[in-house]
Amino acid sequence: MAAVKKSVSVKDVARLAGVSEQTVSRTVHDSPSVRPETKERVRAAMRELGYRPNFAGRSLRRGKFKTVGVAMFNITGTGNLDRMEGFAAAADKHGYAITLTKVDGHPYTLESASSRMSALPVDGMVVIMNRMPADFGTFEPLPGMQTVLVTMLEHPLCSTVDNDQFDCSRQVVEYLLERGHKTVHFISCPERSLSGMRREEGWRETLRAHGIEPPRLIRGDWTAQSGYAAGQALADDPTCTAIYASNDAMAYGCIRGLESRGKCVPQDVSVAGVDDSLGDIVPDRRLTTVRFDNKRVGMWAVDKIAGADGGASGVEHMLIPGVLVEGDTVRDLR
Amino acid sequence: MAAVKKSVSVKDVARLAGVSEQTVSRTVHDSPSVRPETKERVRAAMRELGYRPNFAGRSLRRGKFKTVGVAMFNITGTGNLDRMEGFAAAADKHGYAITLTKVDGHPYTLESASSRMSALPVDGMVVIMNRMPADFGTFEPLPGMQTVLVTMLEHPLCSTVDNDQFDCSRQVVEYLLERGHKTVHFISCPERSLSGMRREEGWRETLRAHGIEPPRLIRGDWTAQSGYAAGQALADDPTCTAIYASNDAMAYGCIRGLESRGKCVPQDVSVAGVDDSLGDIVPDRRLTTVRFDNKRVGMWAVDKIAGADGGASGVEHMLIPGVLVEGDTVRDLR
DNA sequence: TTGCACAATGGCAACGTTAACATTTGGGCG
DNA sequence: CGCCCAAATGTTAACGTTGCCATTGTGCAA
Repeated sequence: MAAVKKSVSVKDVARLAGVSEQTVSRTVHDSPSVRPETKERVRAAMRELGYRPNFAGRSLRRGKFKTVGVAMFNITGTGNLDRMEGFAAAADKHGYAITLTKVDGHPYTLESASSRMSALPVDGMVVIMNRMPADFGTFEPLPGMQTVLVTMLEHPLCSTVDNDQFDCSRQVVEYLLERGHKTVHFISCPERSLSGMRREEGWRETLRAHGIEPPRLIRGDWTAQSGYAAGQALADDPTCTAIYASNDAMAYGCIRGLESRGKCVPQDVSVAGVDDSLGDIVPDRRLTTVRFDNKRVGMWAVDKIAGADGGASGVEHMLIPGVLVEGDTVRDLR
Repeated sequence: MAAVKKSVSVKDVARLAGVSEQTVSRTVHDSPSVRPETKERVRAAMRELGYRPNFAGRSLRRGKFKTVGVAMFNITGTGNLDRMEGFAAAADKHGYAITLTKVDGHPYTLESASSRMSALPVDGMVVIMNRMPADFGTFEPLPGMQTVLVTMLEHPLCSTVDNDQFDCSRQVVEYLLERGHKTVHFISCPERSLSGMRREEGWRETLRAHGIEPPRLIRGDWTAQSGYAAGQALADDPTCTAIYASNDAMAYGCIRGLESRGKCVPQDVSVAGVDDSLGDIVPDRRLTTVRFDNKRVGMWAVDKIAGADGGASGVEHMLIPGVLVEGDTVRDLR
């Protein structure tokens, strides 16, 4: 039984149902101009033969793929999972699929992502930028291929979307200042990180906006170890009552570093982070941090492409603010 | 300038280069039977017109999409990022693309994943199973669609691949026994988790194989909080010198729980976990754990589909063992 | 009875690519 | 000089689908 057929096409179904190919097509699309009984006959034939529409034929005919490509230079990045959840959710909503591609970052250019995508069955593409591509200023998207960049930087020809990496710092700093802290120390990150630099600017400018000269920052490397060292270094600074770390791992490391020097959090020093990435890993603390909605970032990007669906919509830039999550690592001095 | 053309096809390129469509096609595929100077002329025409091959036409002609579909019930799962890295790497190697789909798990069946995929341009599919699908026993893959399941269970019709969730427990338990511990206490996980149950079996059976009756286990819920509680509960048990937690978050929670009761790790009690998921988050500890190679799991799955490439290869089952990573949370009693 | 509108269905062509086969050209060799 | 081979290029058809237009059938008003 069931010899492995090549593949079942409308023609086969049409023959079996005793109708024309066109009627089969109409049945597939549930056109109202097919008699219900005919439809049922066709459906029966489809079931019997195990017919499923061929994507290639359809796309060829329609000139659309109903697919959005996602290009990543680095798949294993913080937040990518949530972003993908967003891509998938939005794609689903529009009846689109997601095609994932890893682009090797040598060179790290938008052009390389774009040309990689150009050979794939996609109607538009999303590029997740972690660093600054060499050709950011000069890049032009492929004609007819709507391109969305996930970055805080604005681009003249591509829509962009990202978490608001400046505003998260503003939120944290103001939260600490409101609670009576005279200044906020900062644990930064490697200088090549775009988002990290923006967080740093947010910290600095918010302090200045409140008439406070930012203290010297400590440069970390995203790891808890570097936060630990920073915590130990700051433990002896009597002016330091509040520390803001540019990610949660460093914040947690900092807490442990302070504790190793006999300081208590939050009694002696308050600590806050960004990213809400500790999840269920740390048992005895609820870190005060900022939660980003990466899923929403992902959805926005795909919505932009799948939602337009032909009606070419203009270039937009979207920054999605995070939400400050109150934990138990900040003391109210008022 | 540059009016938005419909799209550039071989025909346009052929006309401009003054050759036949076939010669263009041959040039695209770098066939040796085209004179170099002709090739150059064609390439110039392609550049001038901005030609890029149409995926739909190509797939239609070839009957292949060069794409592997990945179906996930739950995108935000531990290890998914590394697995995707593996999917992407293997796909790249074979010149394939990856199409990602979220399947809503109501009902949680392989059939729903399969029918979702059937409408997409894919040659084969990978399903990431977290739980037991209702139709696991009865499921048959779509004809012509090679299907690989990411699970430890074996399936008669689909190849399967996963981390070896039994062996990781064996490794940890034997590591602890070798170091002089008389028994190993266990912090388990919710009973619905397939992999968690297998880890539990590994713990139990390895102890029995060494003639040790397993002590009563403590059921956790994957979170550090539950590990914390377990640690506190075990702190007063004098027979407890070694604890194995079925993930790292619980292991770390357990350490903190023990410490909260005045016990030191590893001086008083040794603790080990599985997953190597703490990464850079915990500053002052290097947990003894088992590192899985999820990237390799992902690569194996896609290799299986893209590697066969027509020559239908048989059903295989692959378990990839993890590697025990020595940290500083286990004491050698010898 | 004829004419007409409308519902249901069929025929044909085209989307872009490429495998298979056909044709042309040039060169070497008897 | 004619023959044959190989290299280079061209022609045709087909992959599966669906938009457009044509055809058939049915009921109803004139």
